[in-house]
Amino acid sequence: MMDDSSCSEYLPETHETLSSWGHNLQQFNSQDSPFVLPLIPTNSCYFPTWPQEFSASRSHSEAEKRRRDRINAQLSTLRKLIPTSEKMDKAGLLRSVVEHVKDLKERAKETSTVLNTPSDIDEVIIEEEDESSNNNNILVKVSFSCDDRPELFSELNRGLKNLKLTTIEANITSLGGRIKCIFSLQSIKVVCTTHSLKHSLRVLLARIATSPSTSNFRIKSKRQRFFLLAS
Amino acid sequence: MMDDSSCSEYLPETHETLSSWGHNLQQFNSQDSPFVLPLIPTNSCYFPTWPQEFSASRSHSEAEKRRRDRINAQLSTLRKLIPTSEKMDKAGLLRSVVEHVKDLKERAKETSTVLNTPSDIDEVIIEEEDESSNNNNILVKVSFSCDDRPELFSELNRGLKNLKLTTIEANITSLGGRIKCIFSLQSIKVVCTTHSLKHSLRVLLARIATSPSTSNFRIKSKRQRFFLLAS
DNA sequence: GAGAACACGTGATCC
DNA sequence: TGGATCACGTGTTCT
Repeated sequence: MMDDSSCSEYLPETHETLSSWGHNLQQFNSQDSPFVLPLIPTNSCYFPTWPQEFSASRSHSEAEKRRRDRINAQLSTLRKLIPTSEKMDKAGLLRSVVEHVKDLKERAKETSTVLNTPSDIDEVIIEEEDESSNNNNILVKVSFSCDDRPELFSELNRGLKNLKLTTIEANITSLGGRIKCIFSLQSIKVVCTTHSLKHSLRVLLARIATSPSTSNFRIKSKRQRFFLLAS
Repeated sequence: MMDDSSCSEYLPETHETLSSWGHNLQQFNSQDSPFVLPLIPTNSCYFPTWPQEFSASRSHSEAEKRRRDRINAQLSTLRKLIPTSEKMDKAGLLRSVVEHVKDLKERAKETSTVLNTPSDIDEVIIEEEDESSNNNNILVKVSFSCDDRPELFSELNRGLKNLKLTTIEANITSLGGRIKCIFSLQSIKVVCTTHSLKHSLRVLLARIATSPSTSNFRIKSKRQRFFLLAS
């Protein structure tokens, strides 16, 4: 990587390169005051160790320049993402970035509380509904979020069928590569206990949520969605 | 603001303050190499101009420190907003901020296209519907977004009543301090022409959108929402 | 020691 | 002009 930092190449080829090698060197240039000889600071570079020191210093400053460039590159893409931040300084730009992230997070949260928006984390919520009112049936309400894929729905139906469950009501929302299903499911009590039913459902849904897609379907947004809407 | 940069106060009180005044000065400290006298660079500070130069340099470095601190403060609040960015360097943190802003914007856009979500910019869209099928009536569909406030709805009703408009269908969504109304409105042709009706509607809605709240209602989020969902 | 990351003071530039 | 902002090279620290 730093193959051009060898001792034989420590001399700058052009004035431009030289002038970019530090104002401290320029500051002591004898042209500025011919009667004042530059003194070498104790732990700085004098002749016998110049090449090494010089190339070390050069690689240091070059690495630092690369680091600055990486940071500034991200800052300029951020500037493109935030309207009205054209002529802001760095601190101002970052301040409005903070505002926007907060704002967008809050709006995502508001939207998800009002509407049936898929959450960013896989979740399975199972609650049984007024068991006392009906002696023969178990009625459970299931809320289920995971990554969406084409086979998911048929797998879900097959699994529910295997568990001898009847779908009373279903509300399915697919948004941004995520899916959220809210089911009202019914089971005959003699088939299984409420406890075992819940357990079977949980296993089924966990398997469906974590199993990879068997089709060559590519999820729309591969970016990791790790904003927890609840936070 | 810089009242402590006067010439009479250019001497540091403590070693801590001194040590923060630049490594160049320390580097030429006679303790380091007693036989090498520090030479003064041409345009640097020597005695007659020391106080001025010294305080100028000091205010410069202090201003620069304040600037760095402002930037770093924003960076650390950003770090709190982005999970899993605890141990990232600055460039990495900014890269994931870019990712998140892109992601959140895309999700806001997805949500708004699927659902009747209020847009961030005030907008009035009026289109007439199949005028030919009904000779006596003008049927217009109105989409309208603006800041929400308690009096808005009654103002809207009063305005529509004044225009002799009948509401056939209405879909109102209020979310995050913004409101979006979709109306299907009907008018008798003899009352006015389609053109003048559209004009009157546009004036009415523009007035309602821009008029300040007469109640002491405070909008929930005072942050300016200038993300254009369409972009 | 080599490399990466940070804070610092400084010259340049723009109002 | 002085105040603010930026890029730069450097000292320091951690791994």
